[in-house]
Amino acid sequence: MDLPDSTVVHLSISAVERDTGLSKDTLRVWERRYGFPTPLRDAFGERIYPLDQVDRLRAIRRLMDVGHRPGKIIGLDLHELQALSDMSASSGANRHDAAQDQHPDVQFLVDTAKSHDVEELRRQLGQRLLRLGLARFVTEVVAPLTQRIGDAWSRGQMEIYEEHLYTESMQVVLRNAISTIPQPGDRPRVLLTTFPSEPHGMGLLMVEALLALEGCRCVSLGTQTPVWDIVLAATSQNIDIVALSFSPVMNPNQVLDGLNELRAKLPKSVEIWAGGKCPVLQRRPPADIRVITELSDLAQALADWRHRTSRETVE
Amino acid sequence: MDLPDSTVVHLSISAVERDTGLSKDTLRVWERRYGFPTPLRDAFGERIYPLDQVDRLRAIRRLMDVGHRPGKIIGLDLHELQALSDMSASSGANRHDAAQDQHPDVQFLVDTAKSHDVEELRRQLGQRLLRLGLARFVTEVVAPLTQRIGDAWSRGQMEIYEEHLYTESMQVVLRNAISTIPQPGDRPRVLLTTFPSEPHGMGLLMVEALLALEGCRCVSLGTQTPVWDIVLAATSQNIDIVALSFSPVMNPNQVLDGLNELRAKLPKSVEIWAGGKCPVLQRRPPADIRVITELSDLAQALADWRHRTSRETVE
DNA sequence: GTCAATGGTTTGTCTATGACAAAAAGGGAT
DNA sequence: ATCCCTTTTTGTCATAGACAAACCATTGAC
Repeated sequence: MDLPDSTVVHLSISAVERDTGLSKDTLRVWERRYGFPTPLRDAFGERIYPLDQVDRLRAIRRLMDVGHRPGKIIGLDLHELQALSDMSASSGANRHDAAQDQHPDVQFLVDTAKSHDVEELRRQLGQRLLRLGLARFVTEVVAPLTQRIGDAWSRGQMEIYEEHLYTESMQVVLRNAISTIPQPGDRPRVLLTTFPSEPHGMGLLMVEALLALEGCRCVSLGTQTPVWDIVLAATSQNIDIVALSFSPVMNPNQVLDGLNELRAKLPKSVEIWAGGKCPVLQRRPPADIRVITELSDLAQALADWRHRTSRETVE
Repeated sequence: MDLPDSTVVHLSISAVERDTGLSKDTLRVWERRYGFPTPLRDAFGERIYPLDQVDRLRAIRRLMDVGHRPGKIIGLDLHELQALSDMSASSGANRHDAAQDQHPDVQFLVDTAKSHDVEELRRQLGQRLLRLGLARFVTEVVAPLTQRIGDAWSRGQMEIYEEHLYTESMQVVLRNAISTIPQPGDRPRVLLTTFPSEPHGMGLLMVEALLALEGCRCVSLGTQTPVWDIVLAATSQNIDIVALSFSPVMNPNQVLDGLNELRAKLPKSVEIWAGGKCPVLQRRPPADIRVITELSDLAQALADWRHRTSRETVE
């Protein structure tokens, strides 16, 4: 690589905030408390951060997303951080590995994604979609693959842009497939979205695909809808079920608070389904909310709903 | 409405930052200098902003985007701000109004979006797409409509969830249309994305549609890619042009800093095109970056690029 | 052994005020 | 009008102290 630099080997505090997601306040207070980072100062006394420190900050940020605390890891150098990344990935993720054994093909797709050949990736995905059908494609390819990609990213084995490329390709394939599903049934009407701090929309697409196949009427709001707007939307759209997706990076308290607030504000007749690989959902699932850990449970949840509803209608 | 509130008639400073786009520093310094806003304090001495002050702040922010200065307008009440807004709308932004006059149909579509009938909205959009063709659909319907929706939202005439419903519907229509474009040409290879603080992806889709129609090879990273990853992606994807989209809500300094940083890190051979209705781009366009204010300029920019490139190849 | 309550640390965000560069406006002179 | 210079305006950065909420570990009850 002969990327031209030497002009921009330092970043301002706002640039670091943008690139690491750590607020200016946090950056300053870490410096005060932990002695890291240690930015240089420019002619006006303002902080300028060398690139290697920014890399370290990014690695720390990634580990925090997986549950580590800054005080414990802020002293480690880049190499040690990497090692820690690998450890926490291999120890915690034994469940995923099982799923991967069933479909070693997933590794091949990860490699394809890392090859940067978007055309080829899209072709491979389309091929599997045709071979397996949409339902199996979602449960057996999209879900494990997305999980693996997320893992690889949190281990620092994958750049953000590679993950973006993958996400974009997969979205195209999925949305295309969804739009070919024939006119869906009438009920239940399902509202799909995520909370404001959850930017990942892939889970929503997977769920939308599976539910649409089962004859649900899906209304997606995309990602990051404020709780209050979820309530408004559910009311105006005459929704039966609000389905929310959570990724592991979401702050546990935001998850629980949001769910409780939503439950309080929604009419009792509207169900809330919470899905995704978010640890807190499994450890302390809130009452009156259906937690769906695995995509394979979705069909069952739907069958339950239909059974319950038909019975209520009869009575 | 008997919605339970009285708990949430005030917002914290970070909520106001999120909702108005004014940084915490700015909010505090305005209070100190101009005596507005005048937030109350909670039990812990922290600022809590009444909703009407937030509305006023939003209106002020809007006027600043059109060129007004805070010191001059910060004393006005909501009514006066509205009036000023209408004035500058009729005098300054004649361009948009002209576009709307050509297609009063846009108002009809806004109403359809507000009717919450997603099916109908999608049908109406699809119909116009077929009638006009993709290129005209994008420039004459999608662009003005999206602008109008954004306007309506920032004036408080539209709920967030209504905007989400619209965005989702339009995305489906656009992505579908894009995927029907026959295998595109080879060059230029265009990378599409936004900066981390810019979550709106509609502009990218519009540009992707138009460029793909012109035979460009588009590679979209979706929204919110860190600057450094844009550089990595551009290199690995052998990109000719990096196209970025900016909405009016983006912080002017983040726009300029990000663009300059990107320009410094990208090879000279890679062009940067910056588009979107972001005021700062028109007032202080950075050097070495092509600013594309109107979608209609896109074809010209592309023609220029092709001309320039073919000449360079000949030499 | 599991579960809930308690107390001590950690950590992010808020407060306050001062400083200063860059942008915009104002005021001649050409 | 256009250019240059001064003055005002305005956003962002700096410092340092405070504190609630989140987290961890230990205790006590069943």
